[in-house]
Amino acid sequence: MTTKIRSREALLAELTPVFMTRGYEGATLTQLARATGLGKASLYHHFPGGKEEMAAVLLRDAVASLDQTAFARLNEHRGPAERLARFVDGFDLYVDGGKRGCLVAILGQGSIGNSYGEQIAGQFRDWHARLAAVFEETGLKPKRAARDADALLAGLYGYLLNANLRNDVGVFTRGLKRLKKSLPQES
Amino acid sequence: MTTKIRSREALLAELTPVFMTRGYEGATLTQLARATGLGKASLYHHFPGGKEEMAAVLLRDAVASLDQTAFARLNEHRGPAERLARFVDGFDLYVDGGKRGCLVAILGQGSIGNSYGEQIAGQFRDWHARLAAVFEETGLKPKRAARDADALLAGLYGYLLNANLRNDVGVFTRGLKRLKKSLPQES
DNA sequence: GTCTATACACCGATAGAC
DNA sequence: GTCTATCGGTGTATAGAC
Repeated sequence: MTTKIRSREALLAELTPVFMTRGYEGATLTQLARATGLGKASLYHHFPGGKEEMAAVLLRDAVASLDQTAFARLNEHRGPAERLARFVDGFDLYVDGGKRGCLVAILGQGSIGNSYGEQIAGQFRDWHARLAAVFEETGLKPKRAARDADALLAGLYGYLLNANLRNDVGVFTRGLKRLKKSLPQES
Repeated sequence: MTTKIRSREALLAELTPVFMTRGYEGATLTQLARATGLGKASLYHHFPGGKEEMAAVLLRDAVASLDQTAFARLNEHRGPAERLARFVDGFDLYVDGGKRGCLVAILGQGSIGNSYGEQIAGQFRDWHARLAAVFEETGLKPKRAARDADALLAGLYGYLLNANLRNDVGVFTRGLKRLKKSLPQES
């Protein structure tokens, strides 16, 4: 029988931390293969496009996952303030309390980001627009809502980056708490 | 005569954009050599340690430059609020209005960041402490000052990252304006 | 100080047996 | 679907002439 031993999901889950920690250029096929327990040639069975395909698939998955885990909460049937707070919690969840990075941002910078740069930029612009829309729902004018959305996104990624650079997840944890306090409160 | 044609400074200035745009792993000796107009072998005359030494030197220089251009302004003979505002302007200067990245942050993430990770973390912790001290001078309690310093650093790097990801320097420009407005104002 | 030429390891990728 | 073996190319680094 030709049953596949490993599910594609498991494979992708094993590849993720390699790209996450070494970046696109830093990840080698040898490391990727070792992480999955497969030989290099076997990886090409699952990803005929090689390293670039793996990164591309992972990038799509990461976008979908971040969208699902965080941004989807902006559309829930709740008040806008509560949706914003839950969005922040979702982001916290996605990066595991600041212990993980954001693969979208990481791959968005390597040379893979040059190929998919416009798509990534478009995705972030879309996310920004959706955030801004919810801010507007809380009663803010469009311009102010857009700036608040900018500030929130910058805060999220800025705290995450600083936590990594300072090697202190507390920076992220405390930062998120502060961000949530700065959000429009439920009435 | 054995005069050196190129000054070390000029050399470093030419190497910088390569590491800036491709990261540590992405920068190759061929690109590095081409950027300087030298042969690969000649680069080894100036940097016997090869690529790793180049990155290490550049990292030190970038730290010194950022310190000089931005953080040094925290020690000027002015009121604390004015020093904070001038610090933000200095950061803006350092990253050229959001058009350049921060080499310290970029190299701090590649595999070079693993070797120098503790030094980089220490440097950022020091910068944070110096920022927090100035916030205290404006009358804030230590804890609040530390959190405000966190927020400022996160904002700076977060806006910079988002500007890159969204491919829109306006995000950075407008973000800085907002950050400055959020600072303690001169009395 | 800079060059050409080259060493040699490892990269991403493929062939083909099982 | 996985493997071993190997390809061609490129990466970092060095030797040695000028």
